Formats: sequence, C-alpha cells, structure tokens
Amino acid sequence: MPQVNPEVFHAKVYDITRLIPHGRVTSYGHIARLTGHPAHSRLVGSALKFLQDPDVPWHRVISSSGAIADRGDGGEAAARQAHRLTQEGVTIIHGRGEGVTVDFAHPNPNAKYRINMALFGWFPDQVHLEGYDEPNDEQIQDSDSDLTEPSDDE
DNA sequence: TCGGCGGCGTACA
DNA sequence: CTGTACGCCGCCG
Repeated sequence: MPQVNPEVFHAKVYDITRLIPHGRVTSYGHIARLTGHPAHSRLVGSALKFLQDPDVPWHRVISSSGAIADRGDGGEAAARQAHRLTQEGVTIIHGRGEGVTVDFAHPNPNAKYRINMALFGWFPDQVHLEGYDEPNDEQIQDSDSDLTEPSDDE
C-alpha cells in the first residue's frame, strides 16, 4: 500500500465528490475506497471539513448508514446539509416519516436526518479521474527521492 | 513518545 | 431500533 500523499488524497476526494450527480448521495467510506485508501473514511470527512471550494458538493456525502453526520454543533450543519439536499430533490426522512416538513431555520439538536440509500445512493465501483496515473494507485515515484537522506533533519 | 479525537464503518449486544 | 466496542489513521496538544 502506498503511503497517503495528503495533497493527492485531498485532491482526489474533491474530484470524486465533484462527480456525485445532482440529487444523489454517497458515503465517506465509498469515497475512501475510490481514492484507493478504503481505511481512510475518516480522513475523507476531515478533508471535507476544512473545504472552502464552493464548487465541491460536500453536502452529497453522508454516512454509510444513510444518516447525515452530526457535527455536534447543535445540528445546524446537519440541518444546512439536509436543506441543500432537499433543494436537490433528495427526500429527507426526518423523524417518523418521509416528506415531513423540517424547520431548517431552527434545527433541533436531536434531529436526525436520514436518506434512503437505495433510492438516492450513488456508489460506482470505479470513477475516472483526470490528472492521476491510475485510479486506484498513486505510486510514489521520484517525488521523494530523498531516501539517501536519513530523517535526522526534522 | 503518548493519548485523545474526529463530518467513519462494521460488528454485536 | 439504540448503545457500546473496536479498528482505522492523520492531527494536535
């Protein structure tokens, strides 16, 4: 397994996220798999967290359980995410039934938003990324040819 | 060096 | 269904 190149990994996460179709959702874990690092699901969330590029539809990435991840901020972030998805036509299951009107302006901290993954899930086995050698492989080539140097300078 | 802590995921009770 | 326990791995104190 190649080491994780943070910059490449983040770039891949953003590129893959950009490929999620309008009105569909996928999971952190699936994006991690598509980057070639299936065990880095948490890093996917981390990458999306400090995301600033408005061109990346971060709101289309949810937990594999179909629930919108709770950021522990009083439910505001999750509410925003649910709201944006609603605007895309994604049905948010809120509480006891589908199509329940949600007051996104006053999110309930205990509110949990779920999505029917069978309907809106987008889980391609593979995606084509431009600018990378191989979809599932980022071979560390000459980028770090400093192996002649022992790591004593750090 | 160590120990928590994540926009997680899976397995079980 | 909910709650707990781990594994995961980079980051930060």
